[in-house]
Amino acid sequence: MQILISHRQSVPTPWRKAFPDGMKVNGPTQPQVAESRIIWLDLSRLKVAQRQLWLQQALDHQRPLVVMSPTPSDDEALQMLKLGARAYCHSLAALNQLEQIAQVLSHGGFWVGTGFMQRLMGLVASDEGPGSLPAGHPFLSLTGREQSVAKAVARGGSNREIAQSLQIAERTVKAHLSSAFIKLGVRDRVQLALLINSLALQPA
Amino acid sequence: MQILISHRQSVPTPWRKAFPDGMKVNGPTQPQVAESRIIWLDLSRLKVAQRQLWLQQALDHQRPLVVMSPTPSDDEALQMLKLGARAYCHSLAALNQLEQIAQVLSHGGFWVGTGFMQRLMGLVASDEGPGSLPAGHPFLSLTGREQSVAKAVARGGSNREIAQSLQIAERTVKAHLSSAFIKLGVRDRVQLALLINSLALQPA
DNA sequence: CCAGGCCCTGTACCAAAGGGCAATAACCGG
DNA sequence: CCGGTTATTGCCCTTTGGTACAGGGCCTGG
Repeated sequence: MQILISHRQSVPTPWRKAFPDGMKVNGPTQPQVAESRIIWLDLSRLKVAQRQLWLQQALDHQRPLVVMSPTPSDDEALQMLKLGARAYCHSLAALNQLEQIAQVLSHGGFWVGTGFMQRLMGLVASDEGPGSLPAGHPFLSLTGREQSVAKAVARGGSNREIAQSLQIAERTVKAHLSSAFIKLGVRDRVQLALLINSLALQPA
Repeated sequence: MQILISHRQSVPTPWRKAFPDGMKVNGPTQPQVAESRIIWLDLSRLKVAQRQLWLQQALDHQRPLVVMSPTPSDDEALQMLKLGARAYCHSLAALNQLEQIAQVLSHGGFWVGTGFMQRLMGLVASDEGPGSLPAGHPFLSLTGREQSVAKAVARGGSNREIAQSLQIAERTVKAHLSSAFIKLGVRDRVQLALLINSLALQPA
């Protein structure tokens, strides 16, 4: 069953058609909300200050949340998704879009509009070419074994675990790590892990 | 009709079940590809050098393109999506995931895995204010001081440095950290750093 | 007022990480 | 065959990290 939280007087037609047995409630704290498989939060007629509160309360039910905005924007989408929403669309989104969103969210996915997705891609893709690793990146200066060990550290492994998984002595792991620290100019395994994990997906 | 471009000898079972009338071809230049509504490109058994070429050729058909990788990674996903793919999934993705992808792409959308999406969100969210964490994020269960210390660790700081910057004893830093480890269910500072930076922890 | 949370710190101890020194071994181009 | 790189490991040491135990003070809601 679908629950729509909205301040509108009536349920938008597309939504009613998509979910004939859906129910509209007037606030995120209504008891029926807990029954919902997916929660639809309509921001129409909501003051800005109230949006945040309702969103939080809606999220507290631990259900996939769709935010519907009467005036969608990329920035608002980003904000809502950051706060925990799983989808963001227009308050009057078309029938088949609503169905698709329900489908995707019921399987644990995210849904965002094409335009927003493209902007997202643009943000993270901006500084790189086709190859995922910058040509002269220091990580490539590591030897094969050093890279193996470094990657394992970047996944949170301890020296002992790495030694076992690579079938070598713990001392050898330390040796490779020491060498990697020097080559990459870092101090310890934490900095190494951070460095390696920001390789291909640089935020800024 | 669905077209799968693949070097495999046989069509993966999930794909065959999802698209019983789908057809497999051995390369992106086969004439049948032009007939497809969605093009599925399987990278299995393809040399790295060949991937790029095939992808470009497949994209030339001006159809939504799904890239299927035998060894998916966030980095590869980003690369493929940047080049123009509309979806990225495992070569042996489950039946219902394939159906969902077809659904979304046929309506002009993008499809990416939940993990990748979350990482993408994390990246673009990183330059925003601190009050932007997903609701229910374990990080929020930390007390104020614990959060400060944890953030410093996530930037690669040592206990001594953190103590100095927060003007407290090193012992206190350790206390906050121990508490954070328990609350977040991690073992040490490396895993803490990875968790806070929204990176996946892999056991092996 | 008191319980309980948060913040702070001390002593002590143990485990893990990191590094210096040294050695063996495989491999590879000249 | 030799020098250079890589991979491996041992012994031993220091530093750092993490925890156990034991408090202190501050503040807030019941």
